[in-house]
Amino acid sequence: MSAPAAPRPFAKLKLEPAYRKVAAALTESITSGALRVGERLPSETELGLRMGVHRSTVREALRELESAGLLRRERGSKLMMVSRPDRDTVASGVTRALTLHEATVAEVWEALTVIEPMVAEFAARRRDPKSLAALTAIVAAAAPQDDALAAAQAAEFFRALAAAAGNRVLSMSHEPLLQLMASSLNTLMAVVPQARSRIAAAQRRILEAVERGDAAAAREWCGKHVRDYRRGFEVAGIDLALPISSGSARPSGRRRAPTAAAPRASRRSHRP
Amino acid sequence: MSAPAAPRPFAKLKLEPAYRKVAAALTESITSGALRVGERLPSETELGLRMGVHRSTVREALRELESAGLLRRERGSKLMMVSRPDRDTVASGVTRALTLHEATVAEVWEALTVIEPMVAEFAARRRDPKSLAALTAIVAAAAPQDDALAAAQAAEFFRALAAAAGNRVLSMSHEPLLQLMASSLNTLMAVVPQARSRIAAAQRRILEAVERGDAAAAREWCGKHVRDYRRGFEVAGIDLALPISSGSARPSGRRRAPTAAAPRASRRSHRP
DNA sequence: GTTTGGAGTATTGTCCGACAATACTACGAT
DNA sequence: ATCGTAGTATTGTCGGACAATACTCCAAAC
Repeated sequence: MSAPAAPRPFAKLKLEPAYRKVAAALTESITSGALRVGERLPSETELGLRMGVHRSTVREALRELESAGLLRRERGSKLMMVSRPDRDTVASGVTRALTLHEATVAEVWEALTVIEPMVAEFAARRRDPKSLAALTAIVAAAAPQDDALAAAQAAEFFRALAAAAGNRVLSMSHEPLLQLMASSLNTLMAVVPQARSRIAAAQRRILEAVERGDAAAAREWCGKHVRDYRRGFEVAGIDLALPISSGSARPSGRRRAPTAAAPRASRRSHRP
Repeated sequence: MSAPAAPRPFAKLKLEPAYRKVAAALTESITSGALRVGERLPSETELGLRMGVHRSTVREALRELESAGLLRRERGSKLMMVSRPDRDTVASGVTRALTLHEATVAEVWEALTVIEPMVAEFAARRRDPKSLAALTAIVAAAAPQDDALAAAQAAEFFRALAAAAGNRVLSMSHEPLLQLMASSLNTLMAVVPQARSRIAAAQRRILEAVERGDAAAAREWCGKHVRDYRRGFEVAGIDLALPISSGSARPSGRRRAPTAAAPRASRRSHRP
């Protein structure tokens, strides 16, 4: 279309391919607010027409934005619509990156010790009825039989805590940690049965502190709680220096460990 | 290719398009380690041949992985190569998400108060010659004239601190915060000239504490430092409840503010 | 022997066009 | 006003084409 024509004397060197330019332009339109969230994108053909490229090229750009979570399609619709990347999309990207960088269990755990206690403190300070109710519900949902579900519940607790703390940045930041911790937690609970009740107890204590608005207590209990994880890992024989296996971080809970007690840390397994 | 043929009695309902399946398969191959980082991908045509889809379809999938940072092309090469998403790629995704969710200055600042002091503490505890040297170099590079550069230097300091702390999870987690803080910091320094020297002084104190391995002091000074930012924002008239403008978060330092003293907070500007 | 220079091939970027499946729309029948 | 249906628009996928450029490898030059 339009200009495949004359390669003029000193043709401008094309530094980046068209699909990237299209993607950049669309991204810019979204982040700058020219395209508002919820708005529907024109059809691929029309986009191509307007931007002077072929539909296939537009398509490649769309895939890029789609995977970044900037575009989405509402259930059973054809046209794309502008969206903001949701927490899970973003977090799973971070999770993948950390996994590929072979972040260790120790590093993740340490980050949790940094963040979670403060999250609890803020939650205690800013609690409101609604998020308190959510928290209570989660704590009440006593750890189920399935290890994977129990691990998911533990993550859910922290998630709700962050929601109660009312800081979306913290919420977003600690989400990958929760995803990463899930699998380790999974094997932990398989090996250390008493972990379940300890976790439940800790959750109850934290919840109480948050309920009565005792920030210091919430922070302390949460700190203990997270530190207790470490002991759990040691008891379970999970080597803290080993990279985290991001195995089934997704809370969809599809597959589970074949034999309940078979830990599958990535390289060397645990020591006796 | 192959089977466009008979729509058999109970045709399987196709829940997701082929390009997504291809992307998923490739992603899985990478995260599972079947494709190792650094390895080169076969050509698009070959991929299409092997997976039974057309090249265009492969292409769309590739764009997806590429934007996730799982594939990259080394300078001036044609074949794609498997890579792990680097810090900036991942972080800028998070940054965009937080911006679109209109995270407030207060939220970002608060997250910094949570993370940075502990980062300083770990840095003091685990300092090693190399990262100490890096830190020293950054602190020595006294805040330059340009506000944007000064803001970048401040971020760089925290980055180096996290490197010294030797925790890549924390490093990754706080990166978006640094990117987000940069623009606010930019306007802060334009309005509050003395901020520059305060920041420099704080950096020196923190560095000292880290150098002599005084974890508690490092944490305290860093805490003060971050808290001092808040006062700076207030003095500069930056409304903490306003969403952060992720303006030019990129440290590439291309464009700068047209008039040095013109803050461009997204909606209402600052109050007198 | 090592470097230089091509000739030839492989691969990407971009385009064109096609077609089935399906969401959307408008209109007419009930 | 509701419903069904025919027609249109749009996406997903394919086939193929072609220019630009990276890669390969061999032969010529130093």
